Amino acid sequence: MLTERQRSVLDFIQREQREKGITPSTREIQNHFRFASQTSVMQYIATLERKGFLNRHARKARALITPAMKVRITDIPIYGQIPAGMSTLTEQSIEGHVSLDMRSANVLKNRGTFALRVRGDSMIDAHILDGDIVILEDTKELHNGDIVAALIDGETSLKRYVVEHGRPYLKAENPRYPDLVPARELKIQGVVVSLIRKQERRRRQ
Amino acid sequence: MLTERQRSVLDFIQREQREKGITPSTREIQNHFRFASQTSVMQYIATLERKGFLNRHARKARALITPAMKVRITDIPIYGQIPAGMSTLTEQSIEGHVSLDMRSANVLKNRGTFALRVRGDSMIDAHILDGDIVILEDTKELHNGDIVAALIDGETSLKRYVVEHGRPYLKAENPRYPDLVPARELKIQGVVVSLIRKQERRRRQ
DNA sequence: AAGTATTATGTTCAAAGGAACATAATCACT
DNA sequence: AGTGATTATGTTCCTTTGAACATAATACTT
Repeated sequence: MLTERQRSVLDFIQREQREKGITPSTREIQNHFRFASQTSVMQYIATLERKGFLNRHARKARALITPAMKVRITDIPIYGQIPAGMSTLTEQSIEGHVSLDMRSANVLKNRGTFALRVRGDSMIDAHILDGDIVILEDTKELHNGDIVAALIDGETSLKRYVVEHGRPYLKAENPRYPDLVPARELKIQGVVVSLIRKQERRRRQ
Repeated sequence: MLTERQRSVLDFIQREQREKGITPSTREIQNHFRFASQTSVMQYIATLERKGFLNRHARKARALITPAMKVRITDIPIYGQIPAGMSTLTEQSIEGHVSLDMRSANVLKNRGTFALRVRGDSMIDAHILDGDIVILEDTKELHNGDIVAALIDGETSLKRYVVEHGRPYLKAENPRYPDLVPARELKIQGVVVSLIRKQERRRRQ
């Protein structure tokens, strides 16, 4: 699809975007490849655009857009512990951020998405482990079987939301943990939509 | 830290970066806020830079860098099936991409990182499920207990790499699957460093 | 009332940067 | 030998864009 030279120009553009944060100008590309003429760059850009590897805003400076930038990345805050209330998602309690594309994060909207670091093994039978990052959405729609973050005794806890005989309760996915049956005044903070795990690797053994 | 007006300027810059793919020029910012003078924008930018909310390349066009862009996002290709050989990671077999920040992805380098969609439940006891995306690194260092993608009978398969009595073998994390004992000529394609799961949610019940 | 940060205007300048045109060498393929 | 795509040069033009300077109205604090 692309010639070797065309590929290297595209690579350079993307590398600069990643490393410097800005798109190179045509003259910067020219200098990097030691072209005697800037027109060479214009031709490469035109070709890359024609072949669909590049988009651009005509007549604007540094306005090349590569597919890598097109994916909508969302920035999800990770909370150590969500303070009671949930309306007060203060910046203070943010432990970090995950940035990933919306499709992989399984989120649709930008608002009301947050993440928690899982503590303990109460959801181990749902294959959610201690240390996992779960991404949650603050949604109204709650379905039977959803895994939710709920506020119980002032602490945020991950449980499965189950409706049986018309009555909802919160179920831990570990036989060693009790269910929370009369789930009155449920403070559901969010529904788990996806999960990120850093795989442990033992060094030397 | 920031005044309301300063915040809204920063928000506008970041929103444009996300939605259009390019940083707005000072005059574009000016028009958006209906400033009669472009100098107002220059003052906001200077303030935002002084307060550390913005970086910029002086005297370059559209060269504002916001913290949101600073996180190193890596673009990881997802392969449906890795073709035998591994040296031929052709674009054809790419099923999609995951984009996430390198820290969350648990990767250090940019090269030799790829992802696979997990098929089957042979790793269920390691809490890796059918449909999960596993991110792998093509590394030389292989430790006892690592979960690896290996080429077995022309198919890529996820197994745990175990060394017992000095002999390595590949172990499935599901009693219903056999271990692959005499692991001679092991074609290890990569080591699992992280995992992304889209949580299933049943609609209506 | 004085001092200072913030927000705003009006104007001018020079550099940065995209675009176009004519021309030509090289290579692959027929 | 002829055709076309790719790669390359040299030059010119003009818009875009960042930067600077002088000035001033608010707003907040002391």
